[in-house]
Amino acid sequence: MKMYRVSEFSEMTGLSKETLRYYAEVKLLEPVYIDPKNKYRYYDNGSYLIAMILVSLRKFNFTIQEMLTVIEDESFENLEHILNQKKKDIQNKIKNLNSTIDEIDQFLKWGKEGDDNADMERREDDTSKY
Amino acid sequence: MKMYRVSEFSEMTGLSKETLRYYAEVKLLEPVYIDPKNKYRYYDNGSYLIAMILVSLRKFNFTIQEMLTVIEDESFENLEHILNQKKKDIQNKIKNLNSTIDEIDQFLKWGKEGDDNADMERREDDTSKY
DNA sequence: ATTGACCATGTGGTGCACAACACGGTTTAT
DNA sequence: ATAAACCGTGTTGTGCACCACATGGTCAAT
Repeated sequence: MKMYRVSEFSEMTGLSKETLRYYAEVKLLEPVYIDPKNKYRYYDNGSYLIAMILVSLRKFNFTIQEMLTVIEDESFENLEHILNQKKKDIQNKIKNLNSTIDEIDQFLKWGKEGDDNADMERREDDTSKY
Repeated sequence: MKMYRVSEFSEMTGLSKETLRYYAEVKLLEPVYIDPKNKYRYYDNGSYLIAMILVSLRKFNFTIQEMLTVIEDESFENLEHILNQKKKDIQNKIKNLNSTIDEIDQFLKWGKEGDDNADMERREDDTSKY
Protein backbone atom coordinates (compact mmCIF):
# COMPACT_ATOMS: atom_id res chain seq x y z
CA MET A 1 0.00 0.00 0.00
CA LYS A 2 1.27 3.39 -1.02
CA MET A 3 2.53 5.66 1.70
CA TYR A 4 2.69 9.41 1.66
CA ARG A 5 4.94 11.83 3.47
CA VAL A 6 3.51 14.99 4.95
CA SER A 7 4.17 17.30 2.01
CA GLU A 8 2.50 15.03 -0.48
CA PHE A 9 -0.33 14.21 1.87
CA SER A 10 -0.77 17.89 2.61
CA GLU A 11 -1.25 18.63 -1.08
CA MET A 12 -3.60 15.69 -1.51
CA THR A 13 -5.86 16.73 1.31
CA GLY A 14 -5.57 20.48 1.32
CA LEU A 15 -4.63 20.36 4.99
CA SER A 16 -1.44 22.26 5.80
CA LYS A 17 1.52 20.44 7.29
CA GLU A 18 1.00 22.30 10.53
CA THR A 19 -2.62 21.30 10.60
CA LEU A 20 -1.66 17.69 10.01
CA ARG A 21 0.86 17.88 12.78
CA TYR A 22 -1.75 19.42 15.04
CA TYR A 23 -4.33 16.80 14.15
CA ALA A 24 -1.81 14.11 15.02
CA GLU A 25 -1.09 15.82 18.31
CA VAL A 26 -4.73 15.88 19.32
CA LYS A 27 -5.20 12.31 18.11
CA LEU A 28 -7.56 13.33 15.38
CA LEU A 29 -5.55 11.85 12.52
CA GLU A 30 -2.33 10.05 13.37
CA PRO A 31 0.17 8.83 10.82
CA VAL A 32 -0.09 5.11 10.16
CA TYR A 33 3.65 4.67 10.40
CA ILE A 34 6.58 6.55 11.79
CA ASP A 35 10.08 5.65 10.66
CA PRO A 36 12.04 4.94 13.85
CA LYS A 37 15.27 6.34 12.42
CA ASN A 38 13.85 9.45 10.79
CA LYS A 39 10.74 10.01 12.78
CA TYR A 40 9.29 10.77 9.37
CA ARG A 41 5.54 10.37 9.50
CA TYR A 42 3.67 8.46 6.83
CA TYR A 43 0.03 8.45 5.82
CA ASP A 44 -1.83 5.99 3.59
CA ASN A 45 -5.10 5.78 1.68
CA GLY A 46 -7.03 5.05 4.85
CA SER A 47 -5.68 8.29 6.25
CA TYR A 48 -6.80 10.00 3.09
CA LEU A 49 -10.37 8.83 3.51
CA ILE A 50 -10.49 10.11 7.05
CA ALA A 51 -8.85 13.36 6.02
CA MET A 52 -11.58 13.89 3.45
CA ILE A 53 -14.21 13.46 6.12
CA LEU A 54 -12.39 15.90 8.37
CA VAL A 55 -12.25 18.45 5.58
CA SER A 56 -15.99 18.16 5.20
CA LEU A 57 -16.65 18.41 8.91
CA ARG A 58 -14.49 21.49 9.04
CA LYS A 59 -16.66 23.10 6.39
CA PHE A 60 -19.61 22.30 8.62
CA ASN A 61 -18.07 24.32 11.41
CA PHE A 62 -17.23 21.32 13.57
CA THR A 63 -14.85 22.02 16.40
CA ILE A 64 -11.91 19.72 16.99
CA GLN A 65 -13.74 18.18 19.92
CA GLU A 66 -16.76 17.42 17.78
CA MET A 67 -14.58 15.92 15.07
CA LEU A 68 -13.00 13.76 17.74
CA THR A 69 -16.34 12.33 18.78
CA VAL A 70 -16.98 11.49 15.14
CA ILE A 71 -13.63 9.84 14.59
CA GLU A 72 -13.55 7.95 17.86
CA ASP A 73 -16.70 6.21 16.72
CA GLU A 74 -14.82 4.21 14.12
CA SER A 75 -17.89 2.60 12.65
CA PHE A 76 -19.34 6.05 11.91
CA GLU A 77 -22.61 4.69 13.25
CA ASN A 78 -23.48 7.95 14.92
CA LEU A 79 -22.25 10.21 12.14
CA GLU A 80 -25.73 10.72 10.75
CA HIS A 81 -27.10 11.50 14.17
CA ILE A 82 -24.30 13.91 14.92
CA LEU A 83 -24.77 15.68 11.61
CA ASN A 84 -28.46 16.05 12.27
CA GLN A 85 -27.69 17.45 15.68
CA LYS A 86 -25.31 19.87 14.03
CA LYS A 87 -28.04 20.96 11.68
CA LYS A 88 -30.25 21.73 14.65
CA ASP A 89 -27.46 23.77 16.23
CA ILE A 90 -27.09 25.75 13.06
CA GLN A 91 -30.81 26.31 12.80
CA ASN A 92 -30.71 27.56 16.35
CA LYS A 93 -27.94 29.95 15.49
CA ILE A 94 -30.03 31.20 12.60
CA LYS A 95 -32.94 31.79 14.95
CA ASN A 96 -30.72 33.77 17.28
CA LEU A 97 -29.41 35.85 14.41
CA ASN A 98 -32.94 36.58 13.30
CA SER A 99 -33.77 37.67 16.85
CA THR A 100 -30.78 39.95 16.76
CA ILE A 101 -32.04 41.49 13.56
CA ASP A 102 -35.40 42.06 15.22
CA GLU A 103 -33.69 43.71 18.16
CA ILE A 104 -31.76 45.98 15.86
CA ASP A 105 -35.00 46.95 14.16
CA GLN A 106 -36.50 47.69 17.55
CA PHE A 107 -33.52 49.80 18.43
CA LEU A 108 -33.77 51.71 15.17
CA LYS A 109 -37.50 52.27 15.60
CA TRP A 110 -36.96 53.40 19.17
CA GLY A 111 -34.40 55.92 18.00
CA LYS A 112 -36.75 57.37 15.43
CA GLU A 113 -39.55 58.10 17.91
CA GLY A 114 -37.80 61.28 18.95
CA ASP A 115 -34.52 61.36 20.79
CA ASP A 116 -36.07 63.09 23.82
CA ASN A 117 -37.62 59.85 24.93
CA ALA A 118 -34.27 58.35 25.60
CA ASP A 119 -33.35 61.12 27.95
CA MET A 120 -36.67 60.94 29.73
CA GLU A 121 -36.48 57.24 30.28
CA ARG A 122 -33.02 57.53 31.61
CA ARG A 123 -34.12 60.10 34.12
CA GLU A 124 -36.97 57.88 35.24
CA ASP A 125 -34.52 55.13 35.85
CA ASP A 126 -32.33 57.46 37.87
CA THR A 127 -35.06 58.51 40.25
CA SER A 128 -36.56 55.08 40.71
CA LYS A 129 -33.35 53.19 41.24
CA TYR A 130 -30.70 55.61 42.39
CA MET B 1 -24.48 65.85 39.04
CA LYS B 2 -24.40 62.49 40.73
CA MET B 3 -21.24 60.46 40.38
CA TYR B 4 -20.89 56.72 40.63
CA ARG B 5 -17.96 54.56 41.61
CA VAL B 6 -17.22 51.40 39.67
CA SER B 7 -19.14 48.98 41.85
CA GLU B 8 -22.31 50.97 41.74
CA PHE B 9 -21.91 51.76 38.07
CA SER B 10 -21.22 48.12 37.38
CA GLU B 11 -24.51 47.13 38.98
CA MET B 12 -26.38 49.88 37.18
CA THR B 13 -25.14 48.88 33.76
CA GLY B 14 -24.64 45.16 34.07
CA LEU B 15 -21.07 45.56 32.89
CA SER B 16 -18.52 43.95 35.18
CA LYS B 17 -15.84 46.03 36.84
CA GLU B 18 -13.23 44.34 34.70
CA THR B 19 -15.20 45.10 31.57
CA LEU B 20 -15.49 48.75 32.62
CA ARG B 21 -11.80 48.86 33.23
CA TYR B 22 -11.19 47.30 29.85
CA TYR B 23 -13.54 49.70 28.10
CA ALA B 24 -11.67 52.58 29.71
CA GLU B 25 -8.39 51.13 28.56
CA VAL B 26 -9.51 50.92 24.94
CA LYS B 27 -11.10 54.38 25.15
CA LEU B 28 -14.55 53.04 24.66
CA LEU B 29 -15.99 54.44 27.86
CA GLU B 30 -13.71 56.46 30.08
CA PRO B 31 -14.59 57.69 33.54
CA VAL B 32 -15.61 61.35 33.61
CA TYR B 33 -13.43 62.02 36.62
CA ILE B 34 -10.53 60.41 38.37
CA ASP B 35 -9.66 61.46 41.89
CA PRO B 36 -6.00 62.47 41.77
CA LYS B 37 -5.34 61.20 45.30
CA ASN B 38 -7.19 57.92 45.05
CA LYS B 39 -7.18 57.29 41.40
CA TYR B 40 -10.74 56.23 42.04
CA ARG B 41 -12.69 56.40 38.83
CA TYR B 42 -16.09 58.04 38.65
CA TYR B 43 -18.90 57.76 36.13
CA ASP B 44 -21.97 59.95 35.71
CA ASN B 45 -25.35 59.86 33.98
CA GLY B 46 -23.79 60.64 30.64
CA SER B 47 -21.61 57.59 31.08
CA TYR B 48 -24.72 55.63 31.87
CA LEU B 49 -26.40 56.60 28.63
CA ILE B 50 -23.37 55.54 26.64
CA ALA B 51 -23.08 52.34 28.63
CA MET B 52 -26.65 51.48 27.74
CA ILE B 53 -25.87 51.92 24.08
CA LEU B 54 -22.80 49.74 24.41
CA VAL B 55 -24.84 47.03 26.11
CA SER B 56 -27.19 47.07 23.15
CA LEU B 57 -24.44 47.02 20.60
CA ARG B 58 -22.88 44.09 22.40
CA LYS B 59 -26.14 42.18 22.05
CA PHE B 60 -25.93 42.93 18.35
CA ASN B 61 -22.57 41.19 18.18
CA PHE B 62 -20.58 44.35 17.64
CA THR B 63 -16.87 44.01 18.12
CA ILE B 64 -14.98 46.52 20.22
CA GLN B 65 -13.65 48.12 17.06
CA GLU B 66 -17.14 48.54 15.68
CA MET B 67 -18.36 50.00 18.95
CA LEU B 68 -15.46 52.43 18.79
CA THR B 69 -16.51 53.69 15.41
CA VAL B 70 -19.99 54.26 16.80
CA ILE B 71 -18.80 56.08 19.89
CA GLU B 72 -16.18 58.16 18.14
CA ASP B 73 -18.95 59.59 16.04
CA GLU B 74 -20.32 61.58 18.97
CA SER B 75 -23.33 62.87 17.12
CA PHE B 76 -24.42 59.32 16.36
CA GLU B 77 -25.14 60.51 12.85
CA ASN B 78 -23.92 57.29 11.31
CA LEU B 79 -25.40 54.95 13.88
CA GLU B 80 -28.38 54.14 11.71
CA HIS B 81 -26.18 53.44 8.74
CA ILE B 82 -23.85 51.26 10.79
CA LEU B 83 -26.74 49.30 12.22
CA ASN B 84 -28.14 48.70 8.76
CA GLN B 85 -24.74 47.53 7.62
CA LYS B 86 -24.65 45.21 10.60
CA LYS B 87 -28.01 43.81 9.61
CA LYS B 88 -26.63 43.01 6.18
CA ASP B 89 -23.67 41.25 7.75
CA ILE B 90 -25.98 39.15 9.85
CA GLN B 91 -28.14 38.30 6.88
CA ASN B 92 -25.00 37.22 5.09
CA LYS B 93 -24.07 35.00 7.98
CA ILE B 94 -27.52 33.47 7.82
CA LYS B 95 -27.06 32.76 4.13
CA ASN B 96 -23.78 31.05 4.83
CA LEU B 97 -25.31 28.96 7.57
CA ASN B 98 -28.09 27.92 5.22
CA SER B 99 -25.49 26.91 2.66
CA THR B 100 -23.78 24.85 5.32
CA ILE B 101 -27.05 23.08 6.06
CA ASP B 102 -27.39 22.32 2.37
CA GLU B 103 -23.90 20.90 2.28
CA ILE B 104 -24.63 18.71 5.27
CA ASP B 105 -27.73 17.44 3.51
CA GLN B 106 -25.62 16.70 0.44
CA PHE B 107 -23.15 14.84 2.58
CA LEU B 108 -25.90 12.81 4.21
CA LYS B 109 -27.49 11.97 0.88
CA TRP B 110 -24.12 11.01 -0.57
CA GLY B 111 -23.54 8.69 2.37
CA LYS B 112 -26.86 6.95 1.87
CA GLU B 113 -26.23 6.03 -1.76
CA GLY B 114 -24.18 3.06 -0.67
CA ASP B 115 -20.86 3.38 1.10
CA ASP B 116 -19.01 1.61 -1.73
CA ASN B 117 -19.14 4.74 -3.85
CA ALA B 118 -16.91 6.56 -1.47
CA ASP B 119 -14.24 3.93 -1.80
CA MET B 120 -14.52 3.85 -5.60
CA GLU B 121 -14.22 7.60 -5.94
CA ARG B 122 -11.23 7.64 -3.72
CA ARG B 123 -9.51 5.02 -5.83
CA GLU B 124 -10.25 7.03 -8.97
CA ASP B 125 -8.60 10.00 -7.38
CA ASP B 126 -5.62 7.92 -6.47
CA THR B 127 -4.96 6.65 -9.97
CA SER B 128 -5.58 9.95 -11.69
CA LYS B 129 -3.47 12.10 -9.42
CA TYR B 130 -0.92 9.93 -7.70
C1' DA C 1 -8.44 51.99 66.12
C1' DT C 2 -9.88 48.15 63.92
C1' DT C 3 -12.54 45.67 60.75
C1' DG C 4 -14.60 44.94 56.46
C1' DA C 5 -15.71 46.67 52.15
C1' DC C 6 -14.01 49.10 48.58
C1' DC C 7 -10.39 50.74 45.11
C1' DA C 8 -6.13 50.63 41.71
C1' DT C 9 -2.37 48.43 39.13
C1' DG C 10 -0.01 44.78 37.00
C1' DT C 11 0.36 40.36 35.34
C1' DG C 12 -1.12 36.11 33.63
C1' DG C 13 -4.73 33.14 31.85
C1' DT C 14 -8.75 31.64 28.90
C1' DG C 15 -10.40 29.02 24.31
C1' DC C 16 -9.83 27.84 19.57
C1' DA C 17 -7.17 26.18 15.69
C1' DC C 18 -3.73 26.53 13.97
C1' DA C 19 0.69 29.74 11.84
C1' DA C 20 5.35 31.01 12.14
C1' DC C 21 9.59 30.70 13.39
C1' DA C 22 14.42 28.64 14.66
C1' DC C 23 17.46 24.85 14.77
C1' DG C 24 19.32 20.83 13.21
C1' DG C 25 19.13 16.31 10.93
C1' DT C 26 17.97 13.66 6.32
C1' DT C 27 17.09 12.62 1.64
C1' DT C 28 17.30 13.32 -3.19
C1' DA C 29 19.16 14.88 -7.37
C1' DT C 30 22.95 16.34 -9.85
C1' DA D 1 30.20 15.50 -2.92
C1' DT D 2 27.40 19.10 -2.56
C1' DA D 3 23.30 21.74 -2.66
C1' DA D 4 18.37 21.92 -2.60
C1' DA D 5 14.52 20.19 -0.72
C1' DC D 6 12.57 17.89 2.78
C1' DC D 7 11.73 16.31 7.68
C1' DG D 8 11.33 16.58 12.93
C1' DT D 9 10.90 19.01 17.58
C1' DG D 10 10.13 22.84 20.46
C1' DT D 11 8.57 27.29 21.30
C1' DT D 12 6.12 31.37 20.70
C1' DG D 13 2.45 34.05 18.62
C1' DT D 14 -2.28 35.11 16.81
C1' DG D 15 -7.14 37.57 17.78
C1' DC D 16 -10.88 38.61 20.68
C1' DA D 17 -12.95 40.23 24.96
C1' DC D 18 -12.51 39.92 28.73
C1' DC D 19 -11.64 37.08 33.78
C1' DA D 20 -8.91 36.08 37.76
C1' DC D 21 -5.63 36.73 40.78
C1' DA D 22 -2.08 39.02 43.99
C1' DT D 23 -0.60 43.00 46.11
C1' DG D 24 -1.22 47.03 48.41
C1' DG D 25 -3.62 51.33 49.32
C1' DT D 26 -8.21 53.58 50.98
C1' DC D 27 -12.77 54.47 52.87
C1' DA D 28 -16.83 53.91 56.01
C1' DA D 29 -18.74 52.45 60.07
C1' DT D 30 -18.32 51.07 64.69
